[in-house]
Order: sequence, then C-alpha cells, then structure tokens
Amino acid sequence: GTKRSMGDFVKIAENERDDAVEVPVEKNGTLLVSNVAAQFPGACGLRYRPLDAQSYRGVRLVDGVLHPPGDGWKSCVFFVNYPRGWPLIADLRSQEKRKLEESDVVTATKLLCTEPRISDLVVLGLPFSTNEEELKDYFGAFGTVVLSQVKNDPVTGKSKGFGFVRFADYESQLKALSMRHMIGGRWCDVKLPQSKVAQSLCGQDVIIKGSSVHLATAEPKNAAMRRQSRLATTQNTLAGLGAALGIGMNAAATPTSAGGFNFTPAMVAAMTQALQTGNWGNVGMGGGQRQGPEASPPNAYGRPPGNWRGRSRT
DNA sequence: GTTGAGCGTT
Repeated sequence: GTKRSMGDFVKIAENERDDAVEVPVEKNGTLLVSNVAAQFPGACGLRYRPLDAQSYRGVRLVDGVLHPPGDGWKSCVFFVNYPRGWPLIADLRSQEKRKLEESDVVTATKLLCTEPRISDLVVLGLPFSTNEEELKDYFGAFGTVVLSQVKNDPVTGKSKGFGFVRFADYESQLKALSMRHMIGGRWCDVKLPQSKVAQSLCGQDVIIKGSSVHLATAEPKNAAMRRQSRLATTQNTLAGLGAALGIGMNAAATPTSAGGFNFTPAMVAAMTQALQTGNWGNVGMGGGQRQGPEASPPNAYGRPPGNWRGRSRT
C-alpha cells in the first residue's frame, strides 16, 4: 500500500472545548492555510500551547504555508486564528451564491483597505531643522511612537522636510491623522503614505468568502520588471482577490490558486483606481448594477471617522 | 537659508 508517515494529519480545533478535526499535511511536512480554511472557513493561522510555555505560541506562516513547530504537528492540538474584521467577512460569506460582479470586487477591496490597520504615516512640511528625536517627542503626545524618521538628502545630509512616524496602536494613529500639526513653527500634514497603498495589501494572508489567500508581489526577474513593480503589485493583488472571490463562488474546499479567474475590464479598472487613489467614494457604483440588501451601508467604508471601529455593524 | 510640494537607501 501507500507508504505513510505519522505526520499525515494535524489535529486542529476551534477552541479548547471543541473537538479537533484532522487536517492533511503536505508531503514536505508543511500545512497549507487553505486546507485549514477548508475545515475552518476564515482561518488565517494557527496557534498552540507548548508544554513549557504559559502562553499560546503562533505557528510560523510564510506565503500561505504553515511550518511545523520543533516538536512537529503531533505534539499537541492546534487552535485556529481568525483575522481582524472577521465579522464583516462573515457577512460576505453568508451572502447567497450568485454570479461574481464588479460590486464584489469593490466590496472585497474596500474590506481589505479599510480594515483598521497600523501603518507608517508620512509627515509633510517639517522644518528642515527638525530631527528624528524632536519628531518622536512631538508625536509622543498622541501615543507610543515606535518609528520616527526624517528623510535626509544622501549627499548633503540635510533634511528633505518630510519624514515618517508609526504608532504602537491604531487609536493614536487615528488621532494623529485627524488634525494638522504645528511642529517647530510650521504647519505639517500627516497622511497615510500614498505610495505604499497597494503595497500595504501585500505580504498578508487575507480571507475572502471563506478562502485564505496570500497577497504577494512576484519576485522581479529583471530590471524591466523591477521598474514595473508597482503595476505588478496591483496586478498580483487583483489576482489574489480574483482567486479568493472565484473560490468563494464555488467551493470553500478548493485549494487556493491564483489562476482560473477572469476579471472584466470594469473590475480591473475599479480595482486599479481604488488601489492607486485610496479613495473609495466614486469607485464601482457608476456603471455597474446596484445590488440589493447585500450592498454595503454608506458609512461602513470610506475614510473612517474618528470613532469608527469597523465591527459595529449589527 | 541652498529650501517648501511632495511620499520612504535600510
């Protein structure tokens, strides 16, 4: 018969109380998130409780592949991790199956891009005399600053008058984004970096309609591709969303794959515009058919107001 | 002020 090892399955449970489900392991000993998501729709990772540790420990996840801990998969039962924003995603999953439409792509894009997420913030208009310590001190009034950068001219070493900050928590970020700032006698603007809108979606494992998808930029094979990296990022993001939505319309157990889905030109246009501008106000609702009750409420997306939580829908 | 709209060597 077929030769099999003891590492063929991993015991996975929703939580400490529920029964475990055995999920198959790949031949190389890894575990695909898509296989976990087939049994636990929405799963984005695993954690476990090592014998020698008081806390949970996360399972290493690289490009949608879960790597076994040192003791192997048989050492204990693993527990499912779900992403932030899962309630909203669950809303999508509960929708009736129907033909994929432009509005689905737009909804998924909004879902990904508007999920509360800590990001570097660009600070424009800094006095040329402001250094990184002063920048950190100023924004420390809004919360813990974990990154402070002032960009300098590589030749002269002088400040270029802008920089970046990053907060430890999202609430501080919202506060800083909600106002203008007087720093060193100049009014400065704090914004989400536009240049990294599309990139911020990449390198993440996201769940759409019950399927796990890793959004990644293909490794540039030559200089020409490197110059086109921004376009490649957009196209790979589109491919990732397409795979997710396509699988969502068929069967949750289908292995995640980037192929086999075709966007309409309208979908590509909507996604591209959304990723480039970060402005959702006019995306997707112009020429497309308006959907019914599953369409998003006006306030759920777009630029979040200060008290927005992203989970307050009932 | 060599300088005031913008977007990051890591």
